[in-house]
Amino acid sequence: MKQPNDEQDTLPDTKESAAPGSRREERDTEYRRRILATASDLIERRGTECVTMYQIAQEAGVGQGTLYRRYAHLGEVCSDLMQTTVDTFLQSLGESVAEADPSTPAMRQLSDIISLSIDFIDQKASLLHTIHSMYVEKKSHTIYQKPFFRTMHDLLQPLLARAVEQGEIRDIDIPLTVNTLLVAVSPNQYLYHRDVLGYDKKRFMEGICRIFVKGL
Amino acid sequence: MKQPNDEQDTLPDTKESAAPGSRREERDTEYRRRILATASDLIERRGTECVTMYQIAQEAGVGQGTLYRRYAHLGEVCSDLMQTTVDTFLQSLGESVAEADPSTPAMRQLSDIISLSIDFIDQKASLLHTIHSMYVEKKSHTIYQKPFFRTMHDLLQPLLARAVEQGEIRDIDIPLTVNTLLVAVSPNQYLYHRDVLGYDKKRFMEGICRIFVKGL
DNA sequence: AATGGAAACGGACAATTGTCCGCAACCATC
DNA sequence: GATGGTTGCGGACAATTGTCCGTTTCCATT
Repeated sequence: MKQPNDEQDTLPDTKESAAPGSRREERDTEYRRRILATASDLIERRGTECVTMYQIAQEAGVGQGTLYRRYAHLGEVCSDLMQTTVDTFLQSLGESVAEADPSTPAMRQLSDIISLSIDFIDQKASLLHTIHSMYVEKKSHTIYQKPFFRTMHDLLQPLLARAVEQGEIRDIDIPLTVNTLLVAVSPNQYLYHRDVLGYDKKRFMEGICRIFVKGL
Repeated sequence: MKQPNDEQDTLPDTKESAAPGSRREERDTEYRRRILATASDLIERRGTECVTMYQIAQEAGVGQGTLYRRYAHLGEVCSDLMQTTVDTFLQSLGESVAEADPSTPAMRQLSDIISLSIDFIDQKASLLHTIHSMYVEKKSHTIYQKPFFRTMHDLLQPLLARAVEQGEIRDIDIPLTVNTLLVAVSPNQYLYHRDVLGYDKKRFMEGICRIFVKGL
């Protein structure tokens, strides 16, 4: 299935080990192959949602500890499954940026990237959703049905509608814009910028307003 | 702790039951009170992260089934705990919109709402984060460290930087804008619009570009 | 107040996750 | 090819989640 002397492994050595050039590494590769094959198989049979780490370990015939040492959770397994696909996509994106005529406006390139990304997401929707969910959520869309979200939505929607009516802005997709604003100022987003990137309230606020107020 | 004859319960009857005017309802109220009190206590003692549904049921002295029938997960418990606070906030938001001079530009009001929301999130950061996490994520910031995200980030950042340099846009907060764009076109966001709201690729794409390309 | 059916309780259980550690395989050195 | 230290395996385990169902409580009717 793969030349043993392949010096360049397809898989990007998630983190540790991978010592010299043989035996231990062979087993490692074999295990990883088996895990991914099993995962792929299970996903195909049972559907993306119903696969568990336990199942994969069982069917792949490896201990759970072994599985967990390689992949912290299902999302990482899926990530690895998509590795090639994602890499290819990212590379083609990178190339399309690099190769572009330097005189092409950057914003034009931006919209190309957005377009390509959405195409990609659209095609690989199911798996990507699982990956993203594993890293990011548990019960996908539920948040949108929650009172807080709904109320905020109902508050913002008419506001934007009025802004359009009165000619302050135009050509916007109101629901989409509202939803985008809501994820943009979600607690996670704010806390990431505040606690990890060191933003203060003012800077965050201004950046958001630049996009959603001044921009529109 | 609360007058038994309070006809207007603070808690908004999450969903079912609540029949006529007594007994069954009393117990219901009492249980809910006990659950929330316990949850509040546990959170204060152990910190938001380490509280489990099991613990709450145990300490509140109710069966797990009972707890789960009222609250599907921790996020809902926290939501209910925040209910009053959130309601107050939402109401004040609503009022500030309603009371505003009708001649106030809608976009001006929008920026006010954004500002107030960020203040609110900043104050209640910890609990809100938990609530949001429960509905939405598992391991908070991890996604930002993942290769796919990083690569996309590294691709977009220089692009926007160039757009600024070349005078296509200005006054934007580049990292924040990149991150906002990335959550805006995340698989979840796309799938919600596509599968729940019935958007097609084109409409989604155009809405996003209106915000992040034409807008900027 | 006895009775019957509906609604809700509680806790046992099955399913998962994630961790821990005794044991075995492996590589380097002699 | 024996020896010893290191690395990694496997699967038992503790902790949780979420569900299911026999039992209890409650209300309405008689």
